Amino acid sequence: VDTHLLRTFATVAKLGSFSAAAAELGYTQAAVSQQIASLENDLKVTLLNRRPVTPTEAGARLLEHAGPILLRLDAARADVTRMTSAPSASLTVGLTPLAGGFPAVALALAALRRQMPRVDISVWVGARADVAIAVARGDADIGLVDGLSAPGDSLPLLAPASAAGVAEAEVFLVLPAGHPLAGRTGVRLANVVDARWIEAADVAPPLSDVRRVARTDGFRASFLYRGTDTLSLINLVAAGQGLTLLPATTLPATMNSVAGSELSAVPVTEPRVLCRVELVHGVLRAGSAAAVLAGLLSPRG
Amino acid sequence: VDTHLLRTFATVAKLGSFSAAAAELGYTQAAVSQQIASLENDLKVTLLNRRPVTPTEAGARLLEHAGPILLRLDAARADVTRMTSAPSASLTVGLTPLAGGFPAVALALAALRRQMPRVDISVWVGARADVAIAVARGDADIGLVDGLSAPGDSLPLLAPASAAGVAEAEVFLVLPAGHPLAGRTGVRLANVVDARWIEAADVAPPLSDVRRVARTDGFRASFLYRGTDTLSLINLVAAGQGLTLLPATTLPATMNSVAGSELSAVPVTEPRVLCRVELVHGVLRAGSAAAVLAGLLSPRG
DNA sequence: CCAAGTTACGAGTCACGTAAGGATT
DNA sequence: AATCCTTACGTGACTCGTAACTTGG
Repeated sequence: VDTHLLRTFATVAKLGSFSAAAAELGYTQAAVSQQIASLENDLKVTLLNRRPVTPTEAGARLLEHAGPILLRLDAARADVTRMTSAPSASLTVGLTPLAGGFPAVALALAALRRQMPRVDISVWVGARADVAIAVARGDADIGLVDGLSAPGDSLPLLAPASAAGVAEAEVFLVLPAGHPLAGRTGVRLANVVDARWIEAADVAPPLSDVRRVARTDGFRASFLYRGTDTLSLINLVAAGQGLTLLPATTLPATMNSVAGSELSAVPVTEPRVLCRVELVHGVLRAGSAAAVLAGLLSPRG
Repeated sequence: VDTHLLRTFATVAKLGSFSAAAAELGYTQAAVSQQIASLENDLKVTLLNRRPVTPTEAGARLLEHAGPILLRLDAARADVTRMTSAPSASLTVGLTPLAGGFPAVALALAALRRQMPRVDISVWVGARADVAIAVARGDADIGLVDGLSAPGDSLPLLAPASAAGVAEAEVFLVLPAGHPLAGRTGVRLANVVDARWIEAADVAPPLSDVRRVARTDGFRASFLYRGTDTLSLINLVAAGQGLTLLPATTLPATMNSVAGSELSAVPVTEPRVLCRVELVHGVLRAGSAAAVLAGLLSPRG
């Protein structure tokens, strides 16, 4: 199993077309055809149905491995390269939408600016997995990812990269002002298992995480929101499309941005759940901007 | 980065010799030299110090990726192959030492023997990671791995394979009969953080797991035991070399095997900790012996 | 009949083995 | 001097592109 055969296979499967994959990879489509044939010949299985191009059962299975393998391959190259390349000059930080709202994060970035004024800092906001992948591949030097967890627990690893806890915040249930629970001083997750939930996996904690933390099968989505804009999400809540969970750190900014007082937030008291921010990074070269930022973010920094 | 370059690199690093790696892989040593040169040239880094052959800093970093990548590559091949190859005929089960002591496991194996008498069952006992790797690579059809966890928590994944909880048992602190805590009706982990501990990572739960569950930095090893024999371990405890943790399921067998009543076991009451057994498997073909065994082991089976 | 994948074939490249050349102990 | 890695070079295999062929909608 050769890597570039895997890469072409993954591309063909993604695009559903030999010719399109050939165009994307800079081959002729004959070459792609030969590569797939060679792979199928090696494994003695048909991986793709042709016309239309669709993964077979075996092909689907292989695809589940192909992504992680290719990612890790890129990560390996990035990791090794980072050890020799220039120490700094610029810094790219990957952020999840909620992570940016944590004071610790904002303060660390400000402190870094003060401490290394000549470094070009650029920040890029994306979904959890995308940030983790970007860091692993070396597209970002450092990432700050938020996620739901029990107190003290670390987040499940999303990509081949190291991670360390950086900050934690209480979690609030966000609901329209008119909701029966609005104004309460606390809410137990068990009481809202069957509410209408908005699945906004790229912004708020994904409902699967909520289920994991609450140990139930509830929290089913009745509304799907794709995108990484927090404000749009809370507008949906205000409009009564459903509920969501947000950390205390993002509430002030969002609550004031909604016309009137149409929103209410109630702390989740049971089980004890926190929104945790973790620093994810590859190799940190001593003295590099990434290392300095990591130092500023570390528990004692 | 081509896979067989990685494989060669990993082999050279493992053996500390170009010629030895060449012998193992069936190349001439000139070829190995060229491959390493090509890899170093591609990454623009020196990966190995020669004479003696030792990974450089960058090489060590690459090595951390090489293992998982090659494993996953094998896993992909095994996974795809398993979908087409013959459904059964024989079954290889990987077991960790403690997992075999669980009644649920023994009963399921017996039931399988009854249900599919013509299948050749072979069992292989090894350390946690080795079992997980064997399953991932297809060397074993199914694995049963034990590990420490909080109630309901699943074990951290050791290899690219699926896992499902199968059984749980109370955890006991095992100590010599003369120990001050002997005969107590329960013990809190916090009270034995600084005891002399035996690190027997291939048999008993590794101390790192204990630290994770207890959330402390204690539980440092004062004695290292390598090997997968439970009896030797408890003999060490009886001889006063240190303490260890074992699930209730393995206690009867071990306690009776020690001359006199030189051993004592006290249940761990706080925090609540369980020894959990998980089934790890790749693809399960319907009707295969592996699938039947998995069914027998499943919570409702 | 057209779009899209496969097969045939030739050319260039690349990787391996043989063999000679250093370097280090 | 012996061991072990590196370099040089020739050959064989492999992979890609061009182009003709086939198949399905």
